[in-house]
Amino acid sequence: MTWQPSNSVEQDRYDKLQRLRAADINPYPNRVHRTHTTQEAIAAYEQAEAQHPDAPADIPVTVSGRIMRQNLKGKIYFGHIEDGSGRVQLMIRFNDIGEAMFGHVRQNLDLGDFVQATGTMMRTKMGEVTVRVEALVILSKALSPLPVIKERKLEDGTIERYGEFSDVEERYRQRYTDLAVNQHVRDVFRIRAKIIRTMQRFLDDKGFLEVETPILQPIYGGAAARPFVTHHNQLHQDLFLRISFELYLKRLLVGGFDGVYEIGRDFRNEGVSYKHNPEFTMLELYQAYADYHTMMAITEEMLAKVAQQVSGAMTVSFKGHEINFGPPWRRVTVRDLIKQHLEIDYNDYPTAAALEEEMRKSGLEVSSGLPRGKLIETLLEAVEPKLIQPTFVLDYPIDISPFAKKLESDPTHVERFEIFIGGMEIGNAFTELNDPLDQEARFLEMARLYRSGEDDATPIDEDYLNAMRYGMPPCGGLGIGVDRVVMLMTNQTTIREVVLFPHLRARE
RNA sequence: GGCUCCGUAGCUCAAUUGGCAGAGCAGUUGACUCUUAAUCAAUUGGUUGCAGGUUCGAGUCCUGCCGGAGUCACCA
Repeated sequence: MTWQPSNSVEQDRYDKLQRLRAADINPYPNRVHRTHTTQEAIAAYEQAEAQHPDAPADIPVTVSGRIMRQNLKGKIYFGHIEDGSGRVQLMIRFNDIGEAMFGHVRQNLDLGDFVQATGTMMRTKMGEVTVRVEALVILSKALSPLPVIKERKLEDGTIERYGEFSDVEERYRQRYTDLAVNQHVRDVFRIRAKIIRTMQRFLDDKGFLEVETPILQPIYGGAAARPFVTHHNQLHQDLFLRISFELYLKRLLVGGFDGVYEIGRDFRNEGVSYKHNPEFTMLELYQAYADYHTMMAITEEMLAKVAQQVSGAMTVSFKGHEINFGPPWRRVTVRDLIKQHLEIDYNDYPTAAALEEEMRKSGLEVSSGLPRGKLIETLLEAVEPKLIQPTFVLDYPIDISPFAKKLESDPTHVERFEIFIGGMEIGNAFTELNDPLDQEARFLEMARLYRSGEDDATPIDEDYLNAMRYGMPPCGGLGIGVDRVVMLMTNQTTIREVVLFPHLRARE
């Protein structure tokens, strides 16, 4: 089925396309001959103007971009084109380009078309640096209309926008349209790239090696989540999309790398929310000869650096809060935190049943029969929204932390912390368990505790145990949810605003 | 998955108690050779998310479905 215009606007544009073709103008030529970006053209003129204010030198330019505003005024046309660097105004006069070409400008140009303009830089009477066009080439004809958004610069420099493209569903389904007309959306993704690059540089400078590990895994593990399943046809093998990188990255420490990290996609087959997308970007790093204290130091230093890069300061505003990333961050144990906020000392309730009863008494809704570690996690989740400033929450119950080493002072707890900022969990880290026999026992205990119910136990990764038996150095490991960091740094309240193509249900 | 709210022109939104589906922008035609939310005049454009129902009459009320948002649940 070939495309048909679906409304009169598209029909008009299609007619224009045909008229251009009839006039022997290719609306989609192969070559572009740009000499300046729009901002380079403006800068070049301003420089010439600075040198000779009365008679600036001629600056011949060829610029290219998408028409974002146009205004035909009799025999003179003004329009703005936009490229990746910004916008510049074009002025096209009948006398400058002749009747035939002006006819096309008049009749066949639309908002959204890409054009190439050759001319000389000038400043209009209204004071705007502008390309006075001598030749115009159409680079790409747009058949569908972009949403029309008009902008006016107010005296204080802020930009007032008239018209919007704000339908959330359409913005996500047609992100290209969203990006094309919403500069502030593009800015979020520029910052996102900067955040990731800052993390990579930071870790590279610390001597970490960036690696890539399998996304398709025969056995999934390293986190608590349901996986997506797929199938390799030739091998007749079911494969899982990874839910974490953990077990592969630690194999690399066995292999002799002292420090590795990976930034990539995890997939979890669970509900979506303002902070959950089925696929999301994770940073995981592992460092030999280190522990969770080392991981806290790295986290503080790295995110402070990211904040600095993004905002030029240690503080970032998020949902009306000023969040200060300057180290050192608050450190508090899980137990103390829960005591402070909920007035429950879980050490007073040594069994799951006793703790569950006490939680009910305090008015918390708890599903019955949960293991004690899960109950403590539920208590922590009740406090989570109150943790706005960066906080390390330390020392978790062992039964929800199968990959972390026990505290030397308390074998029921492990050297683990989670990072909370802006009321969200941002990351998770441990002093990594490197005792292969303890690890095997933990796997078996997990399998026993979570055998029942639909959350079938994670399969035991025998090869991972095999690797550990060859000797794994003492190490610290850290995972950080990159999307959530981007939310914090760009003051976005939903993960969908920091993921270019968030998952949406298929439309009919 | 539960509950609440939302879906009207390409975009942003109106539409009284159930009573002729409208506006601005964009588009089209005309005027205008320094405009910039250009302006002025005229004008096109609708399966009101989909399918049923109630009614003389449904954008509006009812049922189901589709999609989205919020919230709760789920997320060892």
